[in-house]
Amino acid sequence: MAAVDLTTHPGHLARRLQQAHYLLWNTMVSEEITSPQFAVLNALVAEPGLDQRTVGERVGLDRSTIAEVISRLGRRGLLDKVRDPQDGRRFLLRLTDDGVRTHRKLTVRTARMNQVFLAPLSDDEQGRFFELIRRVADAAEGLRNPAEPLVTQR
Amino acid sequence: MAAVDLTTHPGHLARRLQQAHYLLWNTMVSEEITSPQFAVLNALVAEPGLDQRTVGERVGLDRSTIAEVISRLGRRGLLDKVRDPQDGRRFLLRLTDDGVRTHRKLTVRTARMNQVFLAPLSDDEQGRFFELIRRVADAAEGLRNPAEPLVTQR
DNA sequence: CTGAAATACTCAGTGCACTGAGCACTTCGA
DNA sequence: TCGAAGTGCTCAGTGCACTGAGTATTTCAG
Repeated sequence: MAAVDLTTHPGHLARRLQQAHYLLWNTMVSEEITSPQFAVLNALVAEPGLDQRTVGERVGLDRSTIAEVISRLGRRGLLDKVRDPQDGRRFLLRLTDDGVRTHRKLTVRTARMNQVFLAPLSDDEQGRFFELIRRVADAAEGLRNPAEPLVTQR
Repeated sequence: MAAVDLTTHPGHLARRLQQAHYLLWNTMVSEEITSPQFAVLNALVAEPGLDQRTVGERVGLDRSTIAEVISRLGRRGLLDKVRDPQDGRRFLLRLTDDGVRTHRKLTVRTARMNQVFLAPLSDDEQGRFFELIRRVADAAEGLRNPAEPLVTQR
């Protein structure tokens, strides 16, 4: 009889929130391009020519996941991947024309979807919603990367 | 140059939040038992003898995912799965002693983890955090299941 | 009482997400 | 200048998450 109330567990809520979002994305934005894929397109619109690792950093995906996402986008012909002539370890990424068009189209639909998704909250509440989640996520990411070595008491 | 700011996209924030949680769970709670697995154990502590589909409903997992999670918990010997003699389609699920012990142990650690995870927020803010996420997630789930046929204007 | 509908579960396929191990290339110090 | 350390990427393995199709069992209408 020691069962716990999951509605006060942030991890459980985060999972449910993401699931709900996934479903709505599928019906309102795209069945082919997923939300993480859109994030990658978006990063490359902002900064063409990034390498794989850096894109991953921008959108919050680890080396393996970003490799898969990029390979899928490549197969769809939405981006090009060429060896950096300056540094043979890197691949430089750049959207194709089709990639740019796709990004533009999805940007519009994504905005509509976000409106529907956030409709239950007032404008004020939407701001607080973003801020609270961001603070929790940032802090937890900070626990992971010990950040600046944290100068010892100087 | 039409790149968008992902920090105001709830889907992106939800994903980052869940990732951060996943990492913290791994270091502070368990490397073997995942958060969804714990949710299933918890549901069966509250209501022993549930069938697979209902457990899925309680914790928010679809038929396929819940089947995999349950099969993993079964392999670890944390729950038993027997055909319902009353209804040959169902499997009835029940925790083993080991399952109950594991749930008890993880409950303590999970509470500690939640404290750390939510530390950046004041008590007030934690309450609002839960409430805002719950409202958005509930509403989006409602869009999916058209709910009660919604008696036409009576 | 029998055939159609509904229900519980399984299976195959796709995609995200992480870790640990390994390879190729660059950089930097002795 | 050459070898060790560091870095970008790949690969294999595990687990969550959904859909569509298929099987077995129950239920319910005629």
